[in-house]
Amino acid sequence: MITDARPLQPEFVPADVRHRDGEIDALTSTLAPILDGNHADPALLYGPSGTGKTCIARYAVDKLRSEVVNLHTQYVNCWEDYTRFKTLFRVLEGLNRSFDVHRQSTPRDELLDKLRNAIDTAYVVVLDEVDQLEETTVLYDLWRTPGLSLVLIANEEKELFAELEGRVTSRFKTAIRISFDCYGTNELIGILEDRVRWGLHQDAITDDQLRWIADASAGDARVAIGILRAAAQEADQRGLEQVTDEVVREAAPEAKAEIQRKNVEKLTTDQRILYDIIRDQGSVSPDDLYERYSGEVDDPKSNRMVRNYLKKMRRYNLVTATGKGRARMYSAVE
DNA sequence: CCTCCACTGGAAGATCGGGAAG
DNA sequence: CTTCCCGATCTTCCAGTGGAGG
Repeated sequence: MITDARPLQPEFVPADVRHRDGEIDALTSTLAPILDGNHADPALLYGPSGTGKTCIARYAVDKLRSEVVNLHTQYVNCWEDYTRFKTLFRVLEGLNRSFDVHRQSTPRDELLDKLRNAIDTAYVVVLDEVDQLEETTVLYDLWRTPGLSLVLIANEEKELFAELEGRVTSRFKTAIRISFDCYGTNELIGILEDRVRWGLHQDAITDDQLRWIADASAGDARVAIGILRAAAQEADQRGLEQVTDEVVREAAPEAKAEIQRKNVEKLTTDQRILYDIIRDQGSVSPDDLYERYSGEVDDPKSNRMVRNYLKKMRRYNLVTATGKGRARMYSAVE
């Protein structure tokens, strides 16, 4: 069934990206000054998830690297590296200079100094999920670093700039904005057909089944590819030659549950207990939640810390909050 | 309307753990 | 070994918000 698992992975970047010619051109021409050894304005890619922002950024940067001899590039996911320190560390890592920072206790701002000294050639840094950064001053720091070009990726342009400080916002006025819209059903089918051709046996899945997956994905290519992967894996496990309709229909919730499971695994013990209480109760008020939590744990964290945990769980889309003020209720996402 | 107060999240300082310097 | 310094985590304090209930 599966001949090559790589095209079914979320981070796979195809050699030839579909349905995004305009966006690729826009990003390529923004980065073009680097070809002549000049500084490129920052690019800001925004749009809903699964619309190819990350893919295009990687594709354009890879292409640039094949055309420029001395070019460093780095991809940083700000969801994972959400502090100033971690982001700077990753950026330094892209220059292979993190070895002289393997200690945590470097003097304040030494990372930025090291970075500015270490840049000797053009350096393109992609900051993905940049709206998840908790210390946005790092954007200002990177912006002011000579020789460094930024590609920023976010979901909502408005939300991003609402978070940023004034001085950062004004700096990014000149940024080239490239917006991404959801894929249509036929576009998604085209993307899935490619992945099938590269990763599965011929005739493993029918056109109708691909259409069903595309419809179930609501324009999100990541979801679509996830469902395809889950279906192929399940069919593989059952020793089937072809994917059946039943397998495809079961794969959709399975692909979503997979993401959920991975996120729950990232929670700490206290966070996990809170999550379990919310899930068991169905819907619970903040006061009631903290009451139950304190009763269940020997050494409960403060109420304020629990609110931080809840914020994190909302970011992971494990928990939703409804109602404002005293009407606030928390419930688990199914 | 108005007041009350449960809830939120920012700010500032304490504490923890780990690595480095003395 | 101790001491110092860092980031990360956590607590304490508090101002702002907006439903609930007069």
